[in-house]
Amino acid sequence: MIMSLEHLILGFISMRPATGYEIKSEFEQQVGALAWGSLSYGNLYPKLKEMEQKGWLSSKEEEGGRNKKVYELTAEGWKELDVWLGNTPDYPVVKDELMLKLMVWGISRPHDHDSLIQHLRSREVKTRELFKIGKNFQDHFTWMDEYGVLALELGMVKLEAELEWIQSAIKKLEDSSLTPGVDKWNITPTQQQRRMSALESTEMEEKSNE
Amino acid sequence: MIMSLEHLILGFISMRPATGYEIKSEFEQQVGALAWGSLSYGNLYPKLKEMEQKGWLSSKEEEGGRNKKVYELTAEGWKELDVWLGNTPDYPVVKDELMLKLMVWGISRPHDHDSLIQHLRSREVKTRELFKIGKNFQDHFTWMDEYGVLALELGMVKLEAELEWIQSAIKKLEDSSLTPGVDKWNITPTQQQRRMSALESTEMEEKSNE
DNA sequence: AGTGCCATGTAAGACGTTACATGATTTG
DNA sequence: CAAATCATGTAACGTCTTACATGGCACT
Repeated sequence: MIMSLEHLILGFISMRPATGYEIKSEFEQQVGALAWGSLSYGNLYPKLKEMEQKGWLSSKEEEGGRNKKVYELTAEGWKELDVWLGNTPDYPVVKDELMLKLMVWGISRPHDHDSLIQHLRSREVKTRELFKIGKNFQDHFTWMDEYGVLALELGMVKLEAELEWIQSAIKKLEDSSLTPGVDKWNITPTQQQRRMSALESTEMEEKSNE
Repeated sequence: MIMSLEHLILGFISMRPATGYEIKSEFEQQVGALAWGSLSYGNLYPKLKEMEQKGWLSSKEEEGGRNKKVYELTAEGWKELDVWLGNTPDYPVVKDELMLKLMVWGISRPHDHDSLIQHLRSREVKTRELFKIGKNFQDHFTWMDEYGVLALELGMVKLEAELEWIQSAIKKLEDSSLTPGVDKWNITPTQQQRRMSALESTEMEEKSNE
């Protein structure tokens, strides 16, 4: 019970009874965008069924042509939600490909500032979009209590910090005024040599194949 | 090729040839802490084997009792790394349980500020720890180039923003001076009622079971 | 001699995504 | 009436974690 697609579902439904489809679409646009990521039906629907069998959820088929299952929390569901809320939250997991790329950028593409600036600009677009949604949260959320506002504020200060960083990073790349790194044992030349000798060997082959 | 345990490995080894054990332990303490998360041997070792078969890595068994396999990039590996660096990075995925809990805290535990403050303090401890490591990066990293410094800076401004937010959030909770939320259709009473009626029904049962 | 770290690996199972299949309703 | 959206679901596949098994080396 470390992970919590289940708890995420309990939390969502605690706001209001909902169908699987609603959970996915609304969650992704709202909370998920800042604090989770995407859900997939192939994961969600079987999980809802499982939770119903476990007794955390009950469902009501709403007829009227479109077959639609509205889930609601049972007493067990509310209790489980409360227990989860009481447990110390896991430290967040961040998977940031841009940071990984930056870490090794200079080995493979030193001085290729143009591609890097492009990466930063594409990051900026999405971050700015999320920031805007957050700013106008009153238009996007019909309900959010004072604790939710707290969560939103955390998201916002991080996005803001990122936007400022992007600006300064692009400027540094354009001006070639990057903060120098450390290289205690002067390994950079060795890295370059490892790379060159590995690549040269196949260049030879390619030439001889002509 | 959406995900990138493979590319993470290529990136790590581009810094220096390494064993599976070294990749896991060093990566987690350094880059992984800010930008990825943890690796597991059950995932890592088979993947290294697979990448060797694919021709991206070569390995050298270093004898001397302790059996140890040092991996190095092949020409194909360097090329693949370069291609990956050129692709626009995916937008980061954040999984933040604390934010999820905040979003629904008030429904199940309104006015329980003490538990929430505890959650925030436990978050603060780890964040402050990461912040300290970052600040003294010259002690923890023997090598980091100017692009790596850029990545580290992004990590740091986010951690800093989070620390400030934690302070202000704790203060607001202690003073009960939280920013009010929105409730366009006044659904809060309905939420409370749904919860109460679900819980009451089992309380009855429990009493009748006595 | 024992503890902790270095080091590799496998097997089972949990978790998650993708692609497919199906069909109703709403909107332009 | 076509396209987008609402709505549920399954099967295959891929990924990742957990738990286990094994053993050497270093330090106290």
